[in-house]
Amino acid sequence: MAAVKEQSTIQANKRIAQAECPVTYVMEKIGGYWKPIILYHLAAGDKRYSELKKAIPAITEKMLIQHLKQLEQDNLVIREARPVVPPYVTYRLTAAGHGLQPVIRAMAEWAFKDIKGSFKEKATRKSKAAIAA
Amino acid sequence: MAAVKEQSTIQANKRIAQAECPVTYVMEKIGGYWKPIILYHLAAGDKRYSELKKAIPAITEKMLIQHLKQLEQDNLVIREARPVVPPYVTYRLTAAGHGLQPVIRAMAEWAFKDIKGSFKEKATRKSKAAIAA
DNA sequence: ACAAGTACTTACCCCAAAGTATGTATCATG
DNA sequence: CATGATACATACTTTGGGGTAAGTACTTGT
Repeated sequence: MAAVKEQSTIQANKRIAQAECPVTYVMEKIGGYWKPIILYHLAAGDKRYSELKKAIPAITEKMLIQHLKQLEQDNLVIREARPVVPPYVTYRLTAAGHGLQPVIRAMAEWAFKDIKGSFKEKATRKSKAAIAA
Repeated sequence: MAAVKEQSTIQANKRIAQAECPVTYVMEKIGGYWKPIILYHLAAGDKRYSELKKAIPAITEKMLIQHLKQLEQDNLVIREARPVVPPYVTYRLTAAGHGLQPVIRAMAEWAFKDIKGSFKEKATRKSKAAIAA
């Protein structure tokens, strides 16, 4: 503790959290809003920049390219540009990117269970459940 | 596409992402810096507020309580307060909270592999496995 | 009477992520 | 020669998560 407050405590805390918490480490890499979505679409197969844009209409170009760059830096996707007349750029997952699939799947399973309410009133055996809405 | 810009596009995008992406759904619940860490500590057993504080020295009280409240609202932890002289409040995981452990574990495994560099140039060499949810 | 401990609450600030908008390079086509 | 398509880049603004600091309510110990 003490947290001397030199500057940018938030960044310092990030390092700490990342160092001691593998979950935070993962979050740093796929924690953006769009990252998992991009990953999801790329998991289904290689895609061009414009294909991703079409697949995720709500994302802005800035966000798309920004996250793609980050994913590339984090070694999760590979960018392949062909020096042709109209640019032709393809993105695909790396081994690390594919390695995230069990994580994604575990998340998805939990999410579906939680949405279905499979966890509600099960196993807690003695829950007053004071949900204040 | 048009994105009429009525108000707070970021929140609107969140809903969209959450609705179509289970991963984002999970992120919304355990995506804070401290959430996974708190969850991790609670996974090891029930803890009092002060015990959590001691277990995670770098966290501020505001963040701790704030995240605990959110986790409670999201039905991941249960708060039990005993109306005794010095307050005695215990936090423990719900069934849903415990249900996250496979997710956490999958993340941790990936993180360790990634940190070790197991994905670098190794390639899973035979990963078709395109899960389409 | 006052400090100390527990479990919070609240007001205020800062920064980085997310969003908006516009510009760039290249060539093909009308 | 202006428009459209592709794949970006970049300046600027907003928003909300996270951080700092201080206060509250209650009681026990000295």
